[in-house]
Amino acid sequence: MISSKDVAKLAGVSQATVSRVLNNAKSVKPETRKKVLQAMEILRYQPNLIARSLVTNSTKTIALISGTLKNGFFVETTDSIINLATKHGYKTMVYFEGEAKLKDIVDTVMGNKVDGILMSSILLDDPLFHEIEQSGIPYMFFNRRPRNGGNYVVLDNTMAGEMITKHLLDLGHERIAYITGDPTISTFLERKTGFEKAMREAGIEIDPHLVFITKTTVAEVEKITWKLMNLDEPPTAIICATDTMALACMDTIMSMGLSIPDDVSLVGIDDIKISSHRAIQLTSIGHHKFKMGEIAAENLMEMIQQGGRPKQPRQIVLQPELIVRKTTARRK
Amino acid sequence: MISSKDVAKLAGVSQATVSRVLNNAKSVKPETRKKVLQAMEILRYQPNLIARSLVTNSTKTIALISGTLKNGFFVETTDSIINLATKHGYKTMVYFEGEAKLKDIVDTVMGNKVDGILMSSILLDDPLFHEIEQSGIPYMFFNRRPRNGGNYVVLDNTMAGEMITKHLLDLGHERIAYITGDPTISTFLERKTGFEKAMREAGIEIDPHLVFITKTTVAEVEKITWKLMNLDEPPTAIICATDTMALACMDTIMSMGLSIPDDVSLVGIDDIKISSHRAIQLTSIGHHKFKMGEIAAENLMEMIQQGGRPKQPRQIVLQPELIVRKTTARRK
DNA sequence: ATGTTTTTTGAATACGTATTCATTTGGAAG
DNA sequence: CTTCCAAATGAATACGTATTCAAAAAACAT
Repeated sequence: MISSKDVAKLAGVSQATVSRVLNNAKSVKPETRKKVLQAMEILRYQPNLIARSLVTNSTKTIALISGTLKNGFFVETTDSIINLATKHGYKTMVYFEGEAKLKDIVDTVMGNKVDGILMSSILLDDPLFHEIEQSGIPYMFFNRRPRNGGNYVVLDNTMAGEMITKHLLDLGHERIAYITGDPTISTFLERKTGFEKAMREAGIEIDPHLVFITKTTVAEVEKITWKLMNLDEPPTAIICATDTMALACMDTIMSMGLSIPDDVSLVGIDDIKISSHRAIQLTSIGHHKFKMGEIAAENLMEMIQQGGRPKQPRQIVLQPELIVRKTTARRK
Repeated sequence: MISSKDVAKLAGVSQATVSRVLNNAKSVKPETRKKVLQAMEILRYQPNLIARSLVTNSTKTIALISGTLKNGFFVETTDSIINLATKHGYKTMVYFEGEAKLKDIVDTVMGNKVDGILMSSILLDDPLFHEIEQSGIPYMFFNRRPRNGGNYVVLDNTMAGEMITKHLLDLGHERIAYITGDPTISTFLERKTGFEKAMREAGIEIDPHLVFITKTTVAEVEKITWKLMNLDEPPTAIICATDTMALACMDTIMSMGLSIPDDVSLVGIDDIKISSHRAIQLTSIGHHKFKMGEIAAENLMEMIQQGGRPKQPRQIVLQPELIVRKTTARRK
């Protein structure tokens, strides 16, 4: 490998000078700068960023630890985040939860001295939160958040759950099914809380046989949907905690020969891209003005540029918005 | 930051010994190993992977330079690749084309001494190909390929274009529109070649007014679709070069109040996940047995483990498969 | 006890860069 | 032609680790 030393030798200067032209230091004679640049050209010199990082203690890298791309929501955030990081001149080290223990991922990421961390994969009461907090590395959680404190950007998920439920109640539904993921995740817990609140306020008892806590995979949602629609008294409406789950649910319902919303109303939360497709038209809850991924990334960039953590934690809560499409109808 | 020197001091040994326990060297007395481990524990020592990389000349990192996640195809490959890399203990540095010049990205990636490169973003005649080839870093292209040589995994795109066209011809269509992206990309060029071949063999003249070369954005596809369906004599079938484009096309057609396949047949290529959804049911071309992302990543891992480039280039061509769903029908 | 091998450890060095500090160069002022 | 100052450069060092080589310690045989 060609090093700055090689360049120095060829240009007849010291390695220090090569380093100087590399960093556009002012005090280098135009003449020698030219010599050095020529030598670089000739040797096709590429500075070793690893070595640079070691001495500057900055890697120009952020870590993204995200939920799976099987969930369309994370597709959109991943896309925004990486593009924004690239635009700012940062590299992005990406992990999706599932393949490795989260603790190991976080440790690796820290060992790599990233300049910042963007993370969705945090539980309500997660020991990792303290590890990250204590590390001193700038970070933002997005979509999910720890129970107390921390920097994050999330949807007002309780409100979201409440709004989507009220929409169904307004349409006259009472037998409403609810399919959700792991309640140790803030997103799922809060959305469900919103659902329960709306039902309680409407004075309607929740039928426990209509509430399912499950993995968010297509296979699981399929299974549950099938069970649900084969009940003696099936629900007249189904709420899925995410659009992605709702999509799987819709697929199953249609494959059973039933139609939406005639036989059953269906809603999700997140308002991912495909939900607005003319062939899907899923009623959902979104937050149309801002992209959550960009907000997370931009805030992280600010923190990094300001050289560390903010005095006050950044806690950004986006207001939900009901988007009524074609999968919900008045109860027959 | 805590370094191995600090650990050494606390444990009363030399830094070399700390390094030894870190790497599970055999020749270290159990007793001293324990001392060192305890010191690490107490100081919450995390090895600096940057420093390690500098000396070992291996970063345990691969770079993924991919097409945008707006294309569902790349969502699936990105997911597979990152998960597989993580499983193998590799970090993944991800870039999407668009935000920065590809040449700059490649240079950065090389400066970072990645152990391998996975890249979809390569043109048929791309100077970057030689740069990558000469760098000596193991790499695999996927989905697209350079014109001559290189390691890659692709679909047999010519065959794919041919098969999907024949399917429409078999259904009696003759006025077939074709919407495609940049033909300096092998994927688009080859699929179109396949289309032309099938038409020629069927003895049907291609109407140049029905062929559009365009950007692959939703907005562009929308515009073209709208033009197409407002023609005096609109096509009876449309081929989009990718499923993602077909999805945008479908959306537009439906929003014009037309129905698929009654008013017009529609097909794509790639067979992405959402295409099989009951509400979409897009006829497409896929390669069901293998996931392209995994193949690319697995081959790269092998190259890395074998310590470099293969003697023979790895050129893997997947056989396409027609998947008939509900967006194609016999011409009226 | 002595010599001999084997195991365990430490000192020194390398990796490629940025940076500090001292030295040299060149020019301006006298 | 000196003297002084600023500009330009080089030598040396640090970053945190792995590794080589030599030395010390331990184990073993005689």
